[in-house]
Amino acid sequence: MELTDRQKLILTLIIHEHIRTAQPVGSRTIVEQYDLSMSSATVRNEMAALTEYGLLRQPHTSAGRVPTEEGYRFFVGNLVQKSGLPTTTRRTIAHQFYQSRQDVEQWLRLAASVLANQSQAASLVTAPHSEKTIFKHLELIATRGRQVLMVLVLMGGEIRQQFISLAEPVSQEQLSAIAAEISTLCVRCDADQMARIRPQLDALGEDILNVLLAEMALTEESATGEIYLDGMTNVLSEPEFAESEEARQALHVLEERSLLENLLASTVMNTDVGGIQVLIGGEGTWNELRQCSMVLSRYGDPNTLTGSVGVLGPIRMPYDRTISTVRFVANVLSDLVSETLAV
Amino acid sequence: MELTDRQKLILTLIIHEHIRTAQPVGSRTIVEQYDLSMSSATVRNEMAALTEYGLLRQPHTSAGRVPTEEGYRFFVGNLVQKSGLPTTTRRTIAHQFYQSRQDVEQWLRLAASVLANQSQAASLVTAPHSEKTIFKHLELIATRGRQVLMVLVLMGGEIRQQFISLAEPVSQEQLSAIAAEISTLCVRCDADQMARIRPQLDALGEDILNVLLAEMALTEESATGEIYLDGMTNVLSEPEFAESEEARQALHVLEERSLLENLLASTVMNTDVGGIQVLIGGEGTWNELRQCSMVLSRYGDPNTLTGSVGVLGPIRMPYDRTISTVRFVANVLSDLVSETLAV
DNA sequence: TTTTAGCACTCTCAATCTGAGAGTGCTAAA
DNA sequence: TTTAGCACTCTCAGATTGAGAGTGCTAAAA
Repeated sequence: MELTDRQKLILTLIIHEHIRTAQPVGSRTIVEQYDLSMSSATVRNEMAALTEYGLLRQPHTSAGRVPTEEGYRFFVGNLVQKSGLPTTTRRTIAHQFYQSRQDVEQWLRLAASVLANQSQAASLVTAPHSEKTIFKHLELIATRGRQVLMVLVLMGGEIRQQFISLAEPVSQEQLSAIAAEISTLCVRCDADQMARIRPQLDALGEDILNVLLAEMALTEESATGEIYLDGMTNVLSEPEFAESEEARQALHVLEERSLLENLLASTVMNTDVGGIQVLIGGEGTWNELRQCSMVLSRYGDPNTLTGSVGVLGPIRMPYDRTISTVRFVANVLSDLVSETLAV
Repeated sequence: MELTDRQKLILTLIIHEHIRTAQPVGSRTIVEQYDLSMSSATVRNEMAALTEYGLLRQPHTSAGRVPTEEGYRFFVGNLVQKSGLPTTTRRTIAHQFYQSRQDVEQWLRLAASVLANQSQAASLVTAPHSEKTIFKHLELIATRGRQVLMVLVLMGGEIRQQFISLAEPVSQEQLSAIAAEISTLCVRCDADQMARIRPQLDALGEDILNVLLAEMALTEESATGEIYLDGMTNVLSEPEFAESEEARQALHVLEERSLLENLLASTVMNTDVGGIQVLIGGEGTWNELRQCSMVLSRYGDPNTLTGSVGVLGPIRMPYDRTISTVRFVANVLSDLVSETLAV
């Protein structure tokens, strides 16, 4: 399938017009709308060809054309020009990060918010997460009776906390001593290396080490860090989701963490950092996403800490702009990670 | 307005039937459905009276009756019997908490999930938060160059983290020393008391103290802890939200944190721990909630740590069951807080 | 060979009309 | 005080219609 330049032009115009109006696009409309120097009949002939190729489709005999998923895919793959975001927009976004609090959580929240607002769709951001969890620091804090709060800091700034119920009460001094001991023994160790210090610990220390290792294993198991969502309600404004049943399916993917983690694990996680992945209409695999598209990217430091950012919206999505936005936000986050978190 | 027992019965039946079917309820329907020993004409007379009182309303002349918001309010205030959850349900829920990880975040997430599933509505849970922030422990961790990760543990297990950019690089040993010094000097201090140790610190220590105090002030300012949401998509299944525009308004309240915090601050936060607050149709105050109701409660330890739990659903909500569920979950969380977090 | 004007044809959509059905309020009798 | 009976009202689903939009095809023009 080799398209002529004119066919590419017409496909592009139809997609633009359809994104703008959410309506089927007729031959006359685009001739008038875009001042084409050809007649509507010519356009009709080209449209017939594009329909033949499976890039357009007619909802019914006497309606205009609508891009098929294949049509969008061709558009994203071949016709989208990598425009980049307007400078003013970049400035606005950068400024927001600049004056936000110096706190990973805030950054991620902000990233989600920026994505949602810029793309008027639902957005998701996962916290930076490393495939291999490396110990950095342990803190034990006596709370009530035999309850101890364990705070575990991992390389890359991930913090995990958990309660431990001890067999008998232990003083804060004693706890601090153990925490300090484990902390110095294990700096920059992974779970396997840490397991080897067991002989050097007393009974209490061993109990704590066990919980610690379990927690690290759990962290390592999960494919992504914490997930931040925003702009779910934006999706509800789109005409294709006027029937809320359609919207329910789409948003369910974001709400059901396990589903979302699977999705991310098998898509973005295979992409290079900085690369963009576009899923159109679920790509035949993700049934819940039949009505929507996602634009995803990976940010961070390829070998150590990475996370995902992305946007979920209707298939009829302004891909060029959305892709630019996702790419830009991913870059901003990459910079922040390498400035503050990198090992 | 004093209702006869028969009027109360009929109001109750109409509400039950309407909750079940989401349709206006006719006089014949409830006579047949509930085997009433009176004729439909009698019921009609009573319905006319209840309509007069403003507890019922007719969508149009020849339709059945629908409860008004006032009707629901009367029902919730006077007719709901405090049934409590079935024992098996209680067991199931308790079991889920029992076998979850020992981690506040997990508990809260689970609480939100349980609420959402049990009530088939959207749920929200805020992390326990105290009006007065009390220092417990400080940790400083060197990351990259002049960047330092500050981890602040507050009484009650709240953890705040933030990056600090120092003027010049400082070794981990030095950082640990300062952290230990501040930690021992300030245990159980509030921000005011902490400010007084400033003279005992060197320049670096002062810088850190400043960030620390700013962070504590910020925490104290915010009315609630972290917010966990779940079941947003449940709301989309309800027939009153079939038009997604209606749903958008409702869910927007949950998504827009500042809105939600305001709402919580001016409702549940004035309730006693263990008390239940029911907002029906926005109560004239909350415009965005005109189409929905919320059932809210407060959990925790009244004098120190409290958080909110609640459910958002359509006005046509099974209040008795929802109230029981919210109350039960609030109690479970209160127990967990007092067992592990209380001061 | 390619493009275009012209035209018959198809299909949707909004507007209008219709009758069935559900539910009411009123009245008069039980 | 309750109830049977009945006229009346209003909605809702289905059928019908005409206008409008858009197409595909054909034959003429470039």
